[in-house]
Order: sequence, then structure tokens, then C-alpha cells
Amino acid sequence: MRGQALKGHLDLLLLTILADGPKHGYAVIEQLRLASDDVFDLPEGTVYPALHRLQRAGYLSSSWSEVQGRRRRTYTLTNKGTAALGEQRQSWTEFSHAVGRVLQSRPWPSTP
Amino acid sequence: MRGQALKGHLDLLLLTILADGPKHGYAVIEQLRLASDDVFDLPEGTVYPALHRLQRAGYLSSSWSEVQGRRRRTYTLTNKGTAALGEQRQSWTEFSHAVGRVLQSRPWPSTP
DNA sequence: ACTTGACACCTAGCATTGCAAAGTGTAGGT
DNA sequence: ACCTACACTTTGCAATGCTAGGTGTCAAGT
Repeated sequence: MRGQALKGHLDLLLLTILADGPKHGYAVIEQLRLASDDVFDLPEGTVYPALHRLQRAGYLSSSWSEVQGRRRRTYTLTNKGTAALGEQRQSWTEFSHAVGRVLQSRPWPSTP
Repeated sequence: MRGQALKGHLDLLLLTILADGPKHGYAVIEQLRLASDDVFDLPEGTVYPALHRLQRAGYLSSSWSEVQGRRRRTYTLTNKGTAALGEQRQSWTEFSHAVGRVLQSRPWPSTP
């Protein structure tokens, strides 16, 4: 995939993953990779700051725990986050359909 | 639509519009609006710099003309631009499908 | 005559954000 | 001892959409 392609759509992905249930950052990365069939294999420097941002926005809450000597920060979707997810899903649908319409606005690639 | 959502996908849209035939900037904006059913009604400050960027990248060539007292800069897709369009279409497909997979990776919104 | 709006182009500068790159520390295997 | 996976963090860069201003033409309304 082209780099930076998920610009503006990362939040939707993260919120979606966390809608499945609370997860710590590393697990979010893993789940996103699995759910996307390895298409979204995001670096930590992308995901962790994004999670912080989403928490600052009130979409996530987090709590620390220690599991087998490793500290974990587990994120949970808030009500506000759930609402935001709904909106962003709708946005995505509208956006992707619009792109689809533009791409189909003329025949391709069978036009010589 | 949410602002900034087309971050990283604007080039694809512009190249697609211009694949239909040479157009000047203002017409590109118009066509994009029409083709997207008013979803992509982009400000000039978005489109003009993007066209310049695409030309700098070698994807477009341009020529000036004057039509009824108004100067126009008409952009034409280059071979390189056509190739880039092909790649970006493929990227988009992969990306949007991956997002779709993630969104469907768990039931929604019918899970309580 | 004046104003408004569509046409048609331009640029500076801001804000956002994905990501590379570096760092810290634990646990477990070879 | 070393490496890999786990787990989290931060700094700083680069890209880019968009706001907000600007210039100028032409047609239509008032």
C-alpha cells in the first residue's frame, strides 16, 4: 500500500478495533493487522500517538496494568467514542462511494 | 463530508478527471463536483496547488490559452501520469477493501 | 454607474497527521 | 551473551488539504 494512504482514516480503524472490546496498544496493532489481512501493519510510532490523541479527544479511556512483568495500557471506547465511530463510519461510506463514483465516471481501462 | 478525508487521495481524483481529456483547473473542480454528486466540492486553494504539484511530478503538462478574455491553464495527462493513475487506482482498491474488511471484522451495529 | 456573482487564476501560511527513528524495559529462547 | 517478541514512549520531519487573502474578466441585475 502507498504510504500515508490512511491519512485521516486511522481514527476510524482504531475505534473500530476497540469497539470489539478493550485492548492494549500492542494488541490493537496486532488486531488491525489480522483484520486487514496484513494490509495495515502499522508502526508503533503511528498507533501510540494516535491512541493518545483519541484519548485526549475523549473517545477512549485508558488504565494501566501489569501482566507478567510487562506494563500495559489498556484502552476502552467511551460513549463519546462510540458516537464518533458511528459518524466516522458514515463518513467513510460516503467518501468511498464518492470516490467510486468518480472512478467510474468514465470507462476504464478499456478505453483506447 | 469530513474535512481532510481525501488526504492522500486527491491525486487519484484529479488524475481520473483528467484522464477524460485535457481540462483547465476550474473545469476540473466542476467535473469533480459533478462526478461525485456534490460530495467533492473542493476549494481552489486545494485544487490549484495540487495540479501544480502533479505537473512538477511529471504527471501533467499544461498550456495557457485565452478564451473570451479569460486566461486558462489547460492540463493534460502525460504518459507518466497515466501510469501513476493506474497504480493509484490499484492502491485505492486495495486500501478501500482493507478498510472494508476491518469494518466488517465484527458485527455492526447490531451487537449490544 | 454600481454591484454582484460566476469565471479563472494565484499564493502564503496554518494545522493536522502518519511515520521514521530513536529510546526504555521485560521475558523467553538459543 | 544475544536475539526476538512484547510493550510503551517521544522527537521531529514531510506531506498536504484548506483557509484566507489577492488579481482580473465578463455578464446580469439594480
